Amino acid sequence: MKKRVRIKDIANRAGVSTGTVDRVLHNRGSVAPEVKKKVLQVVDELGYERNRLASALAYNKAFRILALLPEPEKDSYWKQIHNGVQKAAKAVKHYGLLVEPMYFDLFQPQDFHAKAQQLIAAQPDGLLFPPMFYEEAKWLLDTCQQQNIPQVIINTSIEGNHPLCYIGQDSYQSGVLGARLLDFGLTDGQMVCILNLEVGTKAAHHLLDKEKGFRSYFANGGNKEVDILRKDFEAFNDPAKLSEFLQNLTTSHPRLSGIFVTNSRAHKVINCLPEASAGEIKIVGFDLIESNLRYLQEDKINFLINQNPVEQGYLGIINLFKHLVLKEEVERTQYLPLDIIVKENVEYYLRKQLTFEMAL
Amino acid sequence: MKKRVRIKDIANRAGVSTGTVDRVLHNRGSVAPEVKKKVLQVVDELGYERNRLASALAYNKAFRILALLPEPEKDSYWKQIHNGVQKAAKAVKHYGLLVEPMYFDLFQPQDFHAKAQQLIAAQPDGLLFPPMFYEEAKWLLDTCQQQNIPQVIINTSIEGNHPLCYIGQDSYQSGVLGARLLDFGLTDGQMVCILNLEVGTKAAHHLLDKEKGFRSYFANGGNKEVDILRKDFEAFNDPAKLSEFLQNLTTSHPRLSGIFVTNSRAHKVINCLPEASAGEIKIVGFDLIESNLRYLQEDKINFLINQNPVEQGYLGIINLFKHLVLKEEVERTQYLPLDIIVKENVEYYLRKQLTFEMAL
DNA sequence: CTCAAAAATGTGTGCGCACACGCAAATTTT
DNA sequence: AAAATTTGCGTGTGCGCACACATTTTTGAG
Repeated sequence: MKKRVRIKDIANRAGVSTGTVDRVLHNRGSVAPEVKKKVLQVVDELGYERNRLASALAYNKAFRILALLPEPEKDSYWKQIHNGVQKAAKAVKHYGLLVEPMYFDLFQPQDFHAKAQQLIAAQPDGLLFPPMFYEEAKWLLDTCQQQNIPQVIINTSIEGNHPLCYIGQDSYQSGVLGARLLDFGLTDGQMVCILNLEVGTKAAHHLLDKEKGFRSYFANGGNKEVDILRKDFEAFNDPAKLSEFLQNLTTSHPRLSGIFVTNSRAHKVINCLPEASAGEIKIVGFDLIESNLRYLQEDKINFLINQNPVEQGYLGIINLFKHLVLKEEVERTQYLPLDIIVKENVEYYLRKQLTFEMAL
Repeated sequence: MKKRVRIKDIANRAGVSTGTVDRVLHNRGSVAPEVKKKVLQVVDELGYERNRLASALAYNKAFRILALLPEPEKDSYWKQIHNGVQKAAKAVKHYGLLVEPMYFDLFQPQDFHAKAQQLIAAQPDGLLFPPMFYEEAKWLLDTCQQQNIPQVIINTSIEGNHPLCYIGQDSYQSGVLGARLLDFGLTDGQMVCILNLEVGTKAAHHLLDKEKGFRSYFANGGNKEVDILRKDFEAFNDPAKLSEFLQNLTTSHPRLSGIFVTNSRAHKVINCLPEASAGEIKIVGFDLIESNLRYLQEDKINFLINQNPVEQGYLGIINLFKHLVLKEEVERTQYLPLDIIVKENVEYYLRKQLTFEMAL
């Protein structure tokens, strides 16, 4: 049972005072070079590790973190990210991190900008947000950089800036994965469809990345000779139109036996799929939202790919915590695991979304 | 921005001293009933939450946890659990948890018993171990219970005892999952084989549970009409014999198109599978060991099911931490997530595992 | 060589809590 | 009724560290 090494022990051994050791450890200067060297040597010798408890306690400064997120009530995906943020906030509360969420309208760049200005005015010690709108996000990032406010960006990456870290989904790879899963259930000569149920697909970078990934799987030696079709459909909220669309799709492509729904709207496809095709066409979709889960249980959706959004929010805050409080280096880019969900293992992942571990 | 409530604040508001508040909070007695009531009321009123940092710091007592594990160098599975234990140990070190591993010989019950006795003699504050041998484990559990030492058991459950919690794998459900995965890649009328590559399969409870789960999937309306075959083979370390066995299997069952290898030895099957069958027979196996990973990359293994052993060790320690330091309630039974691994998402899971060793 | 400014180092306080100790009032014992 | 307990409560100290401030030593200009 080795007792732990304290600053005091180092001071004794190095023949200096604790104040000097402290200055060395924090690189605060005002220490003679040879003394510094000596202290560092002793630190190394005794294998000193700062007691984070005492450190955080003594530091006694509350960092204020602002999290700028889309309104959670209006979107279940962002609701989950919000949950993760709250969860992390609770876990780090006692370590002097105060997390305050702010909300913007998911569809209003100018609202994002307005909130961003408020946020800067509030002078937080750290910032978490998804750079949804390019111009507005850029402005926010630049301003933060000028003012030396560490930023963690989530969900969407943005070029040419250097936030503290990025935590997000790997869209390309999730496309590859989707292809792999469908492929396993197909036989030679069949056809699959990449289906984008989105308004303005052209602008949605992540959907395009998923398509790229999906195609690359088959291009680089998928197991089967399979034709790939891509369809965009915007009126997905109108069941009649969607049904008509799917009817057309299946009749004009009788060999169609797999659909890769590139976002969380797989349940809408199931709703409107012609009777004849049900069961014949394999479905791979995204996200553990309730309507998808129901169809997963009913064996109508075959696979759901999940990149735990709760974890995304959670990790975002934890990274700020590590940076600000623990003063640790953090990884610049962190992709979330690509979880493959079927009926038989969904329960574990749902539980994970609720009870998250505090792991420091 | 509410500042946090301290014991001092409660003392002020209740018109008593901090010492009294402390006695109330810790139920240490020596407090007049009406005073206690008043204090509790104020605690509630102000929404006091103990500052865990300061609490742990002031508590200043190191709990000693002993973890009795199979020797990690001799088995990559236990090595990973060991890693998880070490990782958790590091995380909770500063909170006054000292974790010391002890090792026993995986195949020697008497060694387990000897170590168990040493361990009891050492009077630890908490205990983590897999109850590998029934009699010996029972003795250890009973003794701990007498001495009020909290125990966390991992990997294997044991009847009729009440440890603090059990953390382990859900064998039955992993069998169901294996069936689901194979099923997706099959067509009607094909045949699948449950393959136990183990010495003394009859005694291996977890293998039998996997079989039960596997069969139950097809019994309860799997998608296809599929025949199920079960084979046990013990000489899996002799490539010639295994090849012969597989050759026989495939020729006598030409419709065989899927093998569910119930443990981590899927790679051995791949090694010895007849040329003609390669690619025709889908393989689902277990565990992210190196030799399996190679074949996963080469598309020879289709799916690996993983129940992260690192997490098992990690959670074991974390639960003791929660119980001893945070004084929180912990869940009695905790199953690990069933992760589905393919080439396209393996990387994320490997990163979680920190290190992996050469396979058996 | 002198003296003030700058650099280097030491000392002291407090973060929030747990717990030992000590003192007074209430209660029991003789 | 005095002595011996017991009960209820307040005070003080220390956990390991960060940081402000006090003190000593060094430096450099005149």
